[in-house]
Amino acid sequence: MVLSKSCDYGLRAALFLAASEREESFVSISEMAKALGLSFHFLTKILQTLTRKGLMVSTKGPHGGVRLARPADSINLMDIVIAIDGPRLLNECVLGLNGCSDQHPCPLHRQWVSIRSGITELFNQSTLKSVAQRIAEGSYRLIDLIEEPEKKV
Amino acid sequence: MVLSKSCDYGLRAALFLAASEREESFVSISEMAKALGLSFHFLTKILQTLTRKGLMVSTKGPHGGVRLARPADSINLMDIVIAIDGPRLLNECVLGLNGCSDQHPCPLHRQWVSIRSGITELFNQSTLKSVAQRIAEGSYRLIDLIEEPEKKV
DNA sequence: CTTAATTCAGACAAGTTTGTCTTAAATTAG
DNA sequence: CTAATTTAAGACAAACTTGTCTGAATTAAG
Repeated sequence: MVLSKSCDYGLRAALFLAASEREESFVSISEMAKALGLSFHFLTKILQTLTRKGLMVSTKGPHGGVRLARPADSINLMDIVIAIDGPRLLNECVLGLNGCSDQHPCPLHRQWVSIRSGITELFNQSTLKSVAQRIAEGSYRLIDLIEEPEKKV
Repeated sequence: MVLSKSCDYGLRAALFLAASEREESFVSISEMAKALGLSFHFLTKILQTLTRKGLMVSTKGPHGGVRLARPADSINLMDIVIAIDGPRLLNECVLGLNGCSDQHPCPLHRQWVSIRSGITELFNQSTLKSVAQRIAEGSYRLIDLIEEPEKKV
């Protein structure tokens, strides 16, 4: 798992907001949870983190909810990932060695740095807007096909 | 975390064996655990998995231990990864959507498939021997620099 | 045969992530 | 002001991963 589940959910919610074409108004978390097939309470907790980190703005009461704090083309996926999972992804060793670096590399360090920079580039270059546009085109989805993931027998 | 800790440890142990230049003889798990700075009991459990999966051979009693079941150039990292973490890595969606595929892609699917194939290619093309050789050259390491990883304050 | 060394098996504990629930606080509408 | 709606906060539980321990089984050596 490259991203935690919390991070997956946070990204899906952020993309849902960006794709909702209602950037001005607040969308309730329960509506989002329903649309995305996620636990309301769990999503609430995750979005609280994003609100605390300044990526979203929330308001309580009727017609309350959350919205993106900035235009969707000024937030990229890496912002969300770092807010939820921290900078782990940026410098983690593929063999889990702490202190792995150019100076003290593990035997896979060079190759892994290359792959990792591909990942960070993807998250850095993808804005919520650019990704949401693909969703709006209708050919991409944000919700699970199957409710319960198949477990091993 | 791309690989579980168990998988990290299993890979390190397998590479340790491949780099030990004692392919014929058995190496005790306690010796390996000591050398790699890992918990003996935990490593034992992981290596039992690799033994059950046919990647290692073990023998009990004095001078017992484990060794690679096949020559180090016929085992690649992917063999170890799949034995321990399962095929998760091969088809997992970056947004955690189950059923994500070319037919039902998430909005990052195309880019992620490309990155993922880079990862699988790395693990497929890296044999224990090829990686162990780099270790034997002395410029790469398999053990943690710092014992206790720093926790967030 | 006895003893020591070692893996095997599985119970158990600790830690982390994921998910649920309840109550409080804030906001809006009447 | 009151009631309804919604997020905020945090306790708690469930599930999974990681780590520890004990005893059994096997092997080698004397």
